[in-house]
Amino acid sequence: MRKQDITIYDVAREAKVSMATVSRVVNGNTNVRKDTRERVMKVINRLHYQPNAVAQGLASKRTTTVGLIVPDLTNLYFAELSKGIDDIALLYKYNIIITSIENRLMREDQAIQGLLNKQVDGVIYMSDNLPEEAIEAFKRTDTPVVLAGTKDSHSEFPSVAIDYQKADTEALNLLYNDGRRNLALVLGNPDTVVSAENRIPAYKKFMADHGLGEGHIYTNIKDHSDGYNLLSQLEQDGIDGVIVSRDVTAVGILNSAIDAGKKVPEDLEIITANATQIASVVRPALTAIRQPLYDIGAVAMRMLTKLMNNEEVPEKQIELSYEILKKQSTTNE
Amino acid sequence: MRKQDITIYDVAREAKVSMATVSRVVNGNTNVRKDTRERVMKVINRLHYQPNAVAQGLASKRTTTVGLIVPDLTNLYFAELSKGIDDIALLYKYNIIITSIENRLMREDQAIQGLLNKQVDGVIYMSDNLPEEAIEAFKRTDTPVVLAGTKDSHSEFPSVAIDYQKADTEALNLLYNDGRRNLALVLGNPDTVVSAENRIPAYKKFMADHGLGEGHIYTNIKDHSDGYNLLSQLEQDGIDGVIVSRDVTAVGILNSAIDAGKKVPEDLEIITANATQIASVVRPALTAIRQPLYDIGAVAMRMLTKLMNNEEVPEKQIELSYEILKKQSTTNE
DNA sequence: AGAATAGTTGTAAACGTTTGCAATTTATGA
DNA sequence: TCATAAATTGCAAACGTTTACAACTATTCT
Repeated sequence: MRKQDITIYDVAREAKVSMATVSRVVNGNTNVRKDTRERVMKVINRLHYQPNAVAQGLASKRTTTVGLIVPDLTNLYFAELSKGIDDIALLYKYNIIITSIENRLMREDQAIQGLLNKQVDGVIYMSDNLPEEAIEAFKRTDTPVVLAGTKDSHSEFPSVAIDYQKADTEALNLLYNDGRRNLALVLGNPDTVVSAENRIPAYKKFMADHGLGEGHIYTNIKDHSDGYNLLSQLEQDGIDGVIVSRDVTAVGILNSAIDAGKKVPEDLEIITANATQIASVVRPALTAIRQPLYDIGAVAMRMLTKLMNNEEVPEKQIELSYEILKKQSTTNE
Repeated sequence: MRKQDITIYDVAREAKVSMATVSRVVNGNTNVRKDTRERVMKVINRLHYQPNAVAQGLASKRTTTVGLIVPDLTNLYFAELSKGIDDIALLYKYNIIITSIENRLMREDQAIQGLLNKQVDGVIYMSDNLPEEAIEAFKRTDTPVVLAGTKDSHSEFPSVAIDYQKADTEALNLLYNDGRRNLALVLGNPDTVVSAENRIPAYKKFMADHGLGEGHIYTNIKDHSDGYNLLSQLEQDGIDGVIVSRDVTAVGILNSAIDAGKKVPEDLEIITANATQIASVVRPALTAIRQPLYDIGAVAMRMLTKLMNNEEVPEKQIELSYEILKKQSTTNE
């Protein structure tokens, strides 16, 4: 194995300085005389010396690595968040260890612990649900954590997200103004913070405020086929306008409606609460709450860099602005 | 900071053994007497000792970390590959450092070097193009590399993919049998190994074999809007059947056709060569070459685990079988 | 019982850096 | 020119493990 054949010692010897000086040159420490620096640099280049990040991590207790916890890599919602994170991470020279936590052989707290054992300098957590076990795991450590695209119940953790209640209310209002009165809410997991403490209360309040009765909340509708199969139930319940938490699910409902010979938006208006690429490529294109996913990821990562440097972070609960993107799945006045 | 307050020393002291013994217990070494093991385990649990993976990595020269090089996280093609990789990585207890290399501030070889400096035990490379600089970077090291969903020109690197030539030929044949004669090929980057050495030759051969003339190859058509805008050109060239390398691009063509009042498949048949979720949720659903993306990722990662353990790997160029999934964008006989 | 062997444990040297501190060199000021 | 301060360098101790190797203990065999 010649995995790491040349070390800081080799450079030191060749450049006739101590390893401490080489270390200073490598780390851009200013306390090195110009010609010494140049001599060392020359040797570094000649030998193609590259510092061993593991040894650096052990000695300095900083690994320049952050952990990303994500439910599902193939969900574009998380992929777009990740892209924002990744770009900022690159900018600040952090690497990313990604851990997905859905359908796992490993419990979530074990996954987190594994990340912490790798001595990541910080963690970004993206699941829309932060279970107690995860909270406990995080609390056992000093490693800073930022939530991206989600919130926790007690605002214990810094987070970057949007105002879900406001967004949902605005979306419901759009349907209402289109004359729809039988409004439904379609959710995946109803027990997440976003569902339980934001979307559901907003929906209930809206229905009550407008005298629309109890309404209908459908839960555990998680993917395209769940959405597809839900349509008959929606018909049965006389739903004419629906907010769907995930866009693939919304597309399932949409396709089901089309296949059943129904017209969207005439017979059913659909708004998705999480717009990814998919929402815009289907036809009719889905009206959506457009969360600035890339920005959420980028801002979260930027905040994390500050926390990792013990810099001051005045505002720890950041809400970015969203947009209601009117497309073809709602009436165009 | 109490990041890692208890070390193997603390456990050793409490359990009245040497750190070597604790290390053996932690690593499941069998050369420890049963009651000693239990005593140590008890202390480990009481103190919540967790080994520091960085120190382990330095001492053992194995980091149980693999690097993933991917062009774009938000491209479902790579996300689905990654999922297969991730699942097998979890099974074998590897963590994944993910590095995306498109539109970067960093050159590709620097990204690779960064991964190697972190002492990853292996690398999976997923871009459909392996530039010379990347090859050089890999050759400077002993770290094993496996290509997933792509191949290199000289088969220097182990790879897991499908037979692109055969798949494309079969797809072209499907169009031909549907009576289409003005067949086109729509590509992103034409200079990748997959394009230049597989898809284009297969296309040219097919056209020649069937006396269909030169044909039309459209290049640098990379996303939905590129596809959308390409339609007029396709019309102008009288194309009636097209193979599209990426499915979002295919959807762009499809949507453009629909918006222009054309009928798919009647006026234009479309086959995508890379089916992700998107190909199946649009309407009409796209006929596709379905690559077993998850499996490609999983097999690639499994092969990598063997290489990392210096196990025998008899077959280093693996081709998995694909499937032509007939949907609504080609004629249903 | 004693020798040979197998099983268990400890000692200490790596692994490749960073970094506080001391030592040395150079610059500054009177 | 010499004392003093500032800048530069080196020394050596961390960082928290793993792992030869040696040393010791328990077991087996004759």
